[in-house]
Amino acid sequence: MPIKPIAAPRLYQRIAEEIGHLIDAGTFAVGARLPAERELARQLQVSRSSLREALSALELQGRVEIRVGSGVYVSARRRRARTQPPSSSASPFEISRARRLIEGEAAALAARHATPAQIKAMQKAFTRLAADLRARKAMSPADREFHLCVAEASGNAAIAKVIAQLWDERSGPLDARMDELFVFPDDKRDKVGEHRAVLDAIVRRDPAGAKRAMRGHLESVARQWM
Amino acid sequence: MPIKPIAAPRLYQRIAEEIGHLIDAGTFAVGARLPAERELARQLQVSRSSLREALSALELQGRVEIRVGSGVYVSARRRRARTQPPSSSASPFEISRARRLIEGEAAALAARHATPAQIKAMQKAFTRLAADLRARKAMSPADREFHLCVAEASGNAAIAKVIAQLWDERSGPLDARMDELFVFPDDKRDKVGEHRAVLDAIVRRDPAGAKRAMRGHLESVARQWM
DNA sequence: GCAAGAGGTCTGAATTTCAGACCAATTTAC
DNA sequence: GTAAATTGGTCTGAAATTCAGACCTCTTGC
Repeated sequence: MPIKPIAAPRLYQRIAEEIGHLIDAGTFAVGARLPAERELARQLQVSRSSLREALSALELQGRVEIRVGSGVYVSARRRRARTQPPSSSASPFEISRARRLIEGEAAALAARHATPAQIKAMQKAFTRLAADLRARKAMSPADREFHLCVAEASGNAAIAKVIAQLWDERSGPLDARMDELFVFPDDKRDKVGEHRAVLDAIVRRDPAGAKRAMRGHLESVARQWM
Repeated sequence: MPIKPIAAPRLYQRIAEEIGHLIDAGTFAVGARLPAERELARQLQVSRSSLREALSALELQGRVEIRVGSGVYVSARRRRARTQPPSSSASPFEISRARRLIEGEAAALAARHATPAQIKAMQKAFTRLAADLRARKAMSPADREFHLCVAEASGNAAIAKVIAQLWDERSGPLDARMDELFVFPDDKRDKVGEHRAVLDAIVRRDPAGAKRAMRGHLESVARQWM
C-alpha cells in the first residue's frame, strides 16, 4: 500500500495559484491593474522576488500581462494550457449535479435563517449581477458572490465552505470553453430572472420555493453547457 | 479590501499534517508502528531530517510515541491541544447537519449507481466495522471507510470529495471529547444495525430507503453528542 | 553476547527565500 | 516639454530551509 508523496510546491507556485483564484473570484477584474509588485508582496507577506516568479508564471500561462513601467494587468480569460489534466478530479457535470443538490438545500436553509444583513448582501450582489448581465458581460464576479452569500445565509458554515469549494472547482476545459462563448441576450434575461426568483423566495421566507428556484437556476446553467 | 497572506507552512508541518491524516484514515492503526524513518522519508519523498521534525511535532501533540531503537508508534487518540482554535471554521453541529444532507443524497445515488465492485467494498468495510464494534472498540477506521465507499459509489466524484472533506473536518473539541467517551454496548449494536440498513437499501437498489437509512444513522450519531 | 535495525545527532552542501540597492521604462504633475 | 514619481527589471549577498550522508546509541531477536 504505497503512501502518496508530500506535495512540496514552491512558494511562487502557491502564490501564482492564489492570485489566479483572486482573479477568478473577481477581486482583480479583467483588464484591471494589479497592485504594484512591492505593495502586493507586502500584502501577501512574501518577498518581491517570489512574487515576481509567480507573476512570470502567470504571464507564461497567459493570465496576466506585464507592462514595464506601467503595471501588471489581468488578461482576458484565456485558460492556461493545463499541464496536469484533472484526471482524478470531478467532471463539470458531476460538480454541477453536486451543486444542484447542495445549493438547493442551502437556499432552503437561507430562507429560514438569513439575517437582515445577509439578505442585504444578497440583494447587493444581485443588483451588481443584474447590471453586469444587462451590460452584456458574459461573466460577472457578482455571480459567484451571490451564490456565496446565499450559502453564507444558510447559517451553516460547513455547507458554505463546501459550496465555495465546488465553485472554485469549476475550472475544467468545459468551463473554459463556456467562458469564451458568447451568451445571448435572452439567456441573460433568464439568468437575471432566475437569480431574482431565488432572492425573492428567500426574502419571503419560502424554503421550498427557494430550493426549487435554486435548483431550477442551476439546471438551466447546466443546460447551457450541453 | 485586504488580501489574505499566503500561507507558507514549513515542510515539516505539512508532513505532520499528512501523517495525522493517515492515522485518522486508519492507514496507521492505534498502537501500530510506523515504517522506519528512513523508509517513511523515502515514501514521502522528503529528507529524513524534515520527517524527523514532523515526528517530533506529532509527539509533542501526543499523537505518536517515539521509542528509541524501537520505532514510532501511534498513540491512543488523545487530541492535540489546538493551539489555533478553529474560529472561522464550521462547528461540529454544522458539519453534522451538512453530512446528513449530503450523505443522504449520496446514499440515494449509490443505490442507483453502485457497481458490484463498489458494493463489495462497502460490504467489506461493513464487516470490519461490525467486528470492531463488537470488539467494543469505540472508534473504527472502517467507519470512515464505509462512508467513503458509499460516497464513492454515488458515481459523483465531486460529492465523494466533499464528503471526504467533511469527514476530515471533524476534529473540534466536541469530537475529541466523543473519542474519549465510553460508548455503551447498546449504542454499538444500534450503530451496526444502522450501517446495515444503509447497506441493505443500497444492495436492494432502494434510493429512498438508502437516503432515509443514512439520514437516520447520522441523526443518531448526532444525538450521541448532545 | 552479538548482529540487525531502530531512532539520535551532527555536518556541510544545495536550494529556496528574503531584503535591499540600483536601473530602465512609463506615467503623472507641473 | 520637463521633472518627479511610480512601475517593472536586474542583481547581490544574507538568511533560512531542506537535503544527503556519516556516525552514534539503544532495542530487539537470535
